Amino acid sequence: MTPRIETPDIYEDLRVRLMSARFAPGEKLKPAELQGHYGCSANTIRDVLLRLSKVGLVEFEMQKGFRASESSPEARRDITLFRVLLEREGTRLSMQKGGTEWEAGLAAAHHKLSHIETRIARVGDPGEDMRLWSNAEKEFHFSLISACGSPILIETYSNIYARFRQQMVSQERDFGEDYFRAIIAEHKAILDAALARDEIRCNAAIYDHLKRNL
Amino acid sequence: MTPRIETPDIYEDLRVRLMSARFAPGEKLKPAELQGHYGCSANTIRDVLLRLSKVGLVEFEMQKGFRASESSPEARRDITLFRVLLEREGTRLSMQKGGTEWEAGLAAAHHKLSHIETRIARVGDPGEDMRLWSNAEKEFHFSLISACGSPILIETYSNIYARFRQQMVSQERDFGEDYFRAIIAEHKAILDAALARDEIRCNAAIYDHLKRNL
DNA sequence: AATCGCGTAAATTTCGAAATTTTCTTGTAA
DNA sequence: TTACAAGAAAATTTCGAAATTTACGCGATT
Repeated sequence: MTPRIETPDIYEDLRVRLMSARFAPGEKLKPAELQGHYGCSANTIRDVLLRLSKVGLVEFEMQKGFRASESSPEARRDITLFRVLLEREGTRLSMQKGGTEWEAGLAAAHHKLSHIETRIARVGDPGEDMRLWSNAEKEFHFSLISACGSPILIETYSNIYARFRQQMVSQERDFGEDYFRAIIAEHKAILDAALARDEIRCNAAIYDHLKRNL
Repeated sequence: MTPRIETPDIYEDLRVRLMSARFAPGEKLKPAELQGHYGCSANTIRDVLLRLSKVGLVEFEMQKGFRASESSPEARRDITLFRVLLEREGTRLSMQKGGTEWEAGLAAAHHKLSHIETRIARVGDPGEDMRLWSNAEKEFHFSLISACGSPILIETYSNIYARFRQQMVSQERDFGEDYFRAIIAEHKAILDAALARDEIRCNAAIYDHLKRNL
């Protein structure tokens, strides 16, 4: 028998698998099947899937069960534009309210991110640094909006960021040298505009960073 | 025994009770207690509450159970500002993309709303028209953003609108003659600005309509 | 009086099976 | 061949109870 797994771990494992597109878009998620992988009952899986549907990583319909979120050009566009809206507003508010701690946190997050990115750009291939980069990228974007003072905006952004990742990882793209070189410049542009508290420039930088997904 | 109630009805009943603030903010929602009112098992209630937590009407914490959403001046302010953000963006996009059908639907929704509001304002008391007004108000605001072309924005707005209602109904306010006279003017201002496709004016009108909740 | 620890009560989560609903398959008629 | 219907299989939901975790009250100690 599988060595008893804690429920939070099941949630975490399924979340990661969903965000890594290890389930095909629209694929049915049957508690009775997933039950086998983890040593628990189908109801526990159902419970976890209901919670994941709150984030938007899975879709739930009464009497129809669960599915991995659908993917389409329209869906990706929708998610991207919504993310731009939230990230702009969150950053705008942070620039307005954020103090030195916000600036320091943002600079630190960017420094870490930039360090990883230059290393990847040198080699030309993310390789095993992919997970490190993933975390650092997330930290940077959350730092941006962290001083906005709106718990609801942050929570909603958190959900949309997860769905964004889920949609984009399935999109094969060449994570080559050029890709990361471009990303580096874009993150730098966002950082500079944010620290300069230049709303117009910041809005443009955020859009430029995400427009490749439209 | 209570005459067998369908699960969707339980969901709907709890949703309405939550939005009518029939549970105190932060009040614990115990499946084992609620089970009595409806003729079902505690697990069914748990299921429904998990789904309601997706909308944001109830808060869920692992091993701690469910609570009706907390209420505070900060929470109300947060929700209101977020609603302003979404309603502005949704309306902006609708003004950009919406055609004649959008205009017609919006005009119709406002006509119905305005009819009910003038009747209430004449009497000075909502009375039993309150439910009618509630529905019409909701229809009007959803009409505004209906042509935005973003399913995610509409769904998120739907959630935040429900939470907004939940927060505000508990705020005793005098729904007197003056209140409805003001509301009538505000809705008219939003309608006019939207039909004129005047973004600046529309943003201002939406803010003016909701600023009393800040 | 305040704090800590222990034991009891209460609440939450998990389970496996039964009941219900949906989906699929197969057969029949137009 | 298509459409429809009936039956079987599969999936989802619901249930009541057991297991686990958390919350509470009470007494002892500092």
